[in-house]
Amino acid sequence: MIKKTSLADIAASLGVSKTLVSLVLNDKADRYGISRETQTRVRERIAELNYRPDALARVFRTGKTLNIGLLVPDISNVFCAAMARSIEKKAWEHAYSLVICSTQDNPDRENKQIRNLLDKRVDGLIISSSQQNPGVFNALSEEGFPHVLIDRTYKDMRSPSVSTDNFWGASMVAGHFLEQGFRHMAMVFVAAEHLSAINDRIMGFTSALSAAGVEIPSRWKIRVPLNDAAGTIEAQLNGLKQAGNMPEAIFALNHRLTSDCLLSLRKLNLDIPGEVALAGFDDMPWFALTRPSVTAVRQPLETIGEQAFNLLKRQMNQTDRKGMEASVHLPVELIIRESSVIRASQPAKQHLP
Amino acid sequence: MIKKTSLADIAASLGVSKTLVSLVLNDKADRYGISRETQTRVRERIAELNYRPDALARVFRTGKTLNIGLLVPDISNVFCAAMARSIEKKAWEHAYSLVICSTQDNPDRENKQIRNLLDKRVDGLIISSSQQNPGVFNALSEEGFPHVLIDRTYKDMRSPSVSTDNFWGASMVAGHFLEQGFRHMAMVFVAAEHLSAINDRIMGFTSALSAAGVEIPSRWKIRVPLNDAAGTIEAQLNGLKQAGNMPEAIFALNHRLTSDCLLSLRKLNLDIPGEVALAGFDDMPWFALTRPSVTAVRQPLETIGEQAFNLLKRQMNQTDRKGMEASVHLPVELIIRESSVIRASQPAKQHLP
DNA sequence: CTTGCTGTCTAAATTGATTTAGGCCAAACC
DNA sequence: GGTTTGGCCTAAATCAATTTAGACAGCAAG
Repeated sequence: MIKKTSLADIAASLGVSKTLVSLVLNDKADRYGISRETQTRVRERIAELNYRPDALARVFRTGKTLNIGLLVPDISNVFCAAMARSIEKKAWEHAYSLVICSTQDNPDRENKQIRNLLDKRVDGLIISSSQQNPGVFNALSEEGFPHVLIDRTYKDMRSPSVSTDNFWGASMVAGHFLEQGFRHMAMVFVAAEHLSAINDRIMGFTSALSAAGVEIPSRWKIRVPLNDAAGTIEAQLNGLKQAGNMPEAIFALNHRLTSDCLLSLRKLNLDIPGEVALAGFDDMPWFALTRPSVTAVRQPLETIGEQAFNLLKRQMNQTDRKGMEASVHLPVELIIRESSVIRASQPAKQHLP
Repeated sequence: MIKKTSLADIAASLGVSKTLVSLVLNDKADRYGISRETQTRVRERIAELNYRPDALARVFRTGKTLNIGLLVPDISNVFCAAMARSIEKKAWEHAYSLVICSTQDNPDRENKQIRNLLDKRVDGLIISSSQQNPGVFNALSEEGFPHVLIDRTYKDMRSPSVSTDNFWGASMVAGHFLEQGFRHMAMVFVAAEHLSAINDRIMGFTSALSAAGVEIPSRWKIRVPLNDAAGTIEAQLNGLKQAGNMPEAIFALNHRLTSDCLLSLRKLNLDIPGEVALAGFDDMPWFALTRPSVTAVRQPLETIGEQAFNLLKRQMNQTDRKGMEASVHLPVELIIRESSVIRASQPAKQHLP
């Protein structure tokens, strides 16, 4: 590897001090009264020797790496990838680079990765967490370390966060189902109710139904493990079908579950929405391409990323790190498509007594 | 921010030298004959003070950041995200972190990002490039800087790369179309023939057809701009339909184009595969969920990532950096689904003379 | 002639770990 | 008694920048 030219090389080749070159480099030359002529000489030599300052040495002095860390459950998940993209875009605009880690919804790994990123001295963290509790984040707050939580937040937490209105989104689905005349509804969710996003959706859906006098029996609360959602869903739905216990409508609490439900219902030869209606949380571009196209709650992924970066930037700029607690809560949108709509003329079927 | 404990603090608190602590820390104590007892004292104090070495200072000495850079056209693209995930997985296993940049298929930006990452002293680069030519990469090779190209490669290039058999994949589509009795075929591709992946697919498809005596007239070579693929496709297909010039089958050269085609054909009320068959390159999980489900060439995304990391690791371990040129070429698979299959009993329609 | 000021520029400390080259002491050997 | 050897440990250089505190020259004013 070719030895890079250093600031010392420039200084030596001009017979001036490193200080002087550094001052010119950082646009402080005028303030320190370096003559214009000398400045020009330095700049010319810099260009000539194709000098690029060593970012690392600079970090070592200044303490700023211009790196930020992003922790998400799984970067290959479209949902995470979309947020990552918008964060990365804003980051790049502000000269930051993004170090991305997938936690695989493993709190242990998440903690290790946080420690690793702190050791590597990222300037801030954006985290979609899988923790059971916000202990780590309160510790970060305590230290005044810049960080923002996205998508998933915690109750007794002082960290800034960006979340969407999961409760309202799920309520809208409930409202829509009710409007379609459904009274027998199921809910499919992953076994991770400690995560605010999941819990809020469950609450939003059930409480909106309750308000209309509709309760979900426990056999229609389909709780699936993280590792084999598809299999469990298929087994459960099959069981219900065999027992003649199918609900009129199913609400799947994230986009993967929605796909899994779609596939399972097909395998069971159930007409959607004729026999069972379907709606999901998280809209995916291709929900418009399936047959039937799928109703879903759309979250403003791009905005989440942008806002998260903004909140983080504010903290990173702040020299006094305390008292930055501000959070953003974003609205969601219900995209109604074929999978949940029964013709107005055709009343909702009553599958069950 | 709380001042971290440093190696000097440990040393001072024990009345030993920094050297000694460093030796213990790096498991070189035995080699340097540090007494077991002292080692234990040091280790205890380290645990006690909750000391974590500053990765940055370490980098400054050793030159290794344990960061690697990944450049992809767009991290929110499922295709890129899947590769990123598998690279990140392997990287984490080997204690590396991944800095991800989206180039937006902009060679200029790509160059800037490469320079930025080099300045930040990543230990290696994995790149899905958008360059017109391999100049930058040959320069990296020259310097012996560890790097691997993925997905897109260049002819006269000495850099290691991981690619898939685009030519063969496209040939298989051609073969499948021919088998189905189609003779009038169209091809939809983005205006970026300088990229090996695109070009190989074009060549694979056309040459396999040529071999069977089928040529694609220019009106069916649908070349779309990167920025408005969907609009262009719709306009072109509409034009063909109006003119009564529809092909029997369409081959879309990447997964986005495939989706766009699917949507456009629907809008034009054309039956797939009855009136027009469709197949694409890059298989997406949800191609199984659409109606009709979509035939596509599947690339081993996970393997690409793994192999890329392996090739990179080999280079990073090597102290003598020359002569590492090795490339990997991976097989692809044609997943045949409804969109391209016409019942054996029902001969392919002849739309055109 | 001294003092003060201005305009230019620099020496040296700093950042936190790693590594080279060697120091010091006690025991063993000739 | 002097030299070697081995065991245990350390001083100081190094990485490449930034920053603090101040040097030095030349000129003007007192």
